[in-house]
Amino acid sequence: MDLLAELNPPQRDAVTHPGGPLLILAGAGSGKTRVLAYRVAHLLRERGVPAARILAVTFTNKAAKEMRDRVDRLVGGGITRAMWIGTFHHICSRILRRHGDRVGIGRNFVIYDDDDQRAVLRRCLKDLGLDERRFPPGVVLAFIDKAKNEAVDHVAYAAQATGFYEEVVARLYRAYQAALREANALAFDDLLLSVPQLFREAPEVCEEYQERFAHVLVDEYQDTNRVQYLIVKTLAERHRNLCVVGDDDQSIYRWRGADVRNILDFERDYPDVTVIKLEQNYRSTKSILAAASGVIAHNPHRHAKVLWTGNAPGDLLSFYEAYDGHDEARMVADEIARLRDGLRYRDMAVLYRTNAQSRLFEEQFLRVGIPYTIVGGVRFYERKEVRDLIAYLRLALNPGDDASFSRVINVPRRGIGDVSLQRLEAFAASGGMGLLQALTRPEGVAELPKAAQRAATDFVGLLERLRDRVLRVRATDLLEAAIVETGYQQMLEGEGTDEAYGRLENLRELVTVAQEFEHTTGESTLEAFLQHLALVTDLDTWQEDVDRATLMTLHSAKGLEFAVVFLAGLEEGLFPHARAFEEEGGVEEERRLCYVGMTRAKQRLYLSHARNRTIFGTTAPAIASRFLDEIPAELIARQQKAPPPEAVWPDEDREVPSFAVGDHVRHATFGEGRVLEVEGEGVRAVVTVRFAQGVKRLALGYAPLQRA
DNA sequence: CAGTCCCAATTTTTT
DNA sequence: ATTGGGACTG
Repeated sequence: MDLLAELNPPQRDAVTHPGGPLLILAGAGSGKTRVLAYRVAHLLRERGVPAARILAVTFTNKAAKEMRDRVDRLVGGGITRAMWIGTFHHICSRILRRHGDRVGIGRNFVIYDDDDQRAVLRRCLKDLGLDERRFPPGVVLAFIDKAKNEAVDHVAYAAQATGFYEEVVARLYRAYQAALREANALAFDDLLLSVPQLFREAPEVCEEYQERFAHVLVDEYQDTNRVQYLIVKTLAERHRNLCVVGDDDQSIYRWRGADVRNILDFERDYPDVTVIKLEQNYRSTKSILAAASGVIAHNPHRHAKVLWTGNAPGDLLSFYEAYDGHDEARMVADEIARLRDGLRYRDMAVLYRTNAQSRLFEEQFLRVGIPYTIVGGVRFYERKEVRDLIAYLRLALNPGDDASFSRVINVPRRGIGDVSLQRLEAFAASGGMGLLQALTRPEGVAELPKAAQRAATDFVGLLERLRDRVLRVRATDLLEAAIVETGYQQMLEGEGTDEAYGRLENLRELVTVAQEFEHTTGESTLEAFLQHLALVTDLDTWQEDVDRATLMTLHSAKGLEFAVVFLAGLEEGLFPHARAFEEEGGVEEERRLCYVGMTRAKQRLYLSHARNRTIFGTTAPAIASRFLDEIPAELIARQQKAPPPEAVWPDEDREVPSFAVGDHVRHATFGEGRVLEVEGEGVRAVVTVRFAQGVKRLALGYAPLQRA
């Protein structure tokens, strides 16, 4: 197959560029993913670059997987197995597993997520005798993360800290890093920060990687932060074959430390750079592209770039001014149900600014019966039971993991409560031990009740039994064993509630995830699986092939496309978000986010806002987003106004008859029937009724149902 | 020590 | 509006 036949001239130039620094400015929908995959294929096939000598960095695991699949399809033979493709975090984690010992990071290090980090920091606050109210863990962590993203370690931070608050943060930063080191744990951002450290302290390791990676490719370069910039720069230094792809108009992660300057200043960093612009959009209709361009044109300081498309003009954009959030969601649900004639659910997505907005859509989708998936929000891996089980396994693998220890020592309840735990902590600290280690000598803990001592011995035994199998047994088997042996299953079965069984289901799901992981990667060790878990996201497990409508935030939608997109909640304060007003450049970033959202749509774009928005349980009038005004008016189909509220949503205070199972009822259309099931209460109740013509589930808020 | 109740904070966005 | 954490009680 001729790789180049399907490419336009600039795409072709990008793919065949011989070497040296290459900046590809790729507008939305200009086929950049394709160009990257083709370029890798070209390097492998035409230029004979060994797969093992190519490094490709993507923004999400999903993108990594797609690139791998795509290149394999182009070149064949699973050639990408030897290639390094992954997110920055993945790549760095891999490097640290191999060479982390050079900077004092043990091979079995665990990766701490937000929750774990918070727990560690709280511990530090306590140890330093600081008040959590004055120094909320979340706020302090934000300071620390920000520093880490800017490649500032605790030493450098202490040196530049000014003012009382920052000096306290500096002390906390130091204690925090020490605690992490003690537990052989890395905070998420440490994965990145530790690599430049490693490269500094072990130059021969650095050189090894520099020599190895003949070609370095980076996707979504506009969203790299300072550390990532440093890593890329270092890795590509030897061969200078650095190809970065990005779009400054789609930089939406500044809050995470992303620095658009990385892309804007690329030409300054590499004066001999070749710049290629991809300006033809293959994704959207002319209307959609023009509307998005109209919005983004309001931003200053952009790389000059004019997107165009040869696609059809398409429909005008729809705009709906809803009465409130419920009404907005109702419109979307009804519209999706209507569009279902001709389109699949999976071709449609609802995008919103904040996760909290998802619930309204969920309600309405349930009402209309639209299958959906929500990406983000309460993530599977953040569910309590899942985290608990993982904590057991992490602790088995890494006995020094105090955060995991504290998490599970009393789950299920073992009679070792806060008081005992505090005494244990004191004992551990006095002996310089980890908590689990301290627990092996329960007699050393002051005033530990007899029952607690016995529980301690049992717990230590349990962990030893798990630990004993860690290296011998597959992760899946170990998980199954842990569910039972920890007593977790018994505890949940004992509760007997639907919720408890749901949690048990989630644990089984985790076993399935491990099975799939083993199946796709061939890795069966617990260590590999835990690392995988720490780095996967909701988006990565998002199933495109299932026919469901997608609900997600605008941020999650980056890099995706849908035939139909609903962009909801276009209100001042929500989108652009109120927080954006406080920061210099905040509104510009929101505008880019809007641009990203709009350009996800291929055929149809729906915009909506609510006149009344409920936040924190209080409803306030909302003003249409400025972004709506920035779209050329002639591209928007005249708005439909919301009907009066009574017609669209049942009044929450309305009197609704209540029914019990077995009641005889009458429905205007279905006649008489008998109630089989009642879920919820009041206007929100859903009753299942057997009528002569069949069983129906009805929402009491809508259904004209009376006592017979 | 565990269960219950009450209050506060949450809602920006995520690898 | 929901949820988690902290205080209080049994």
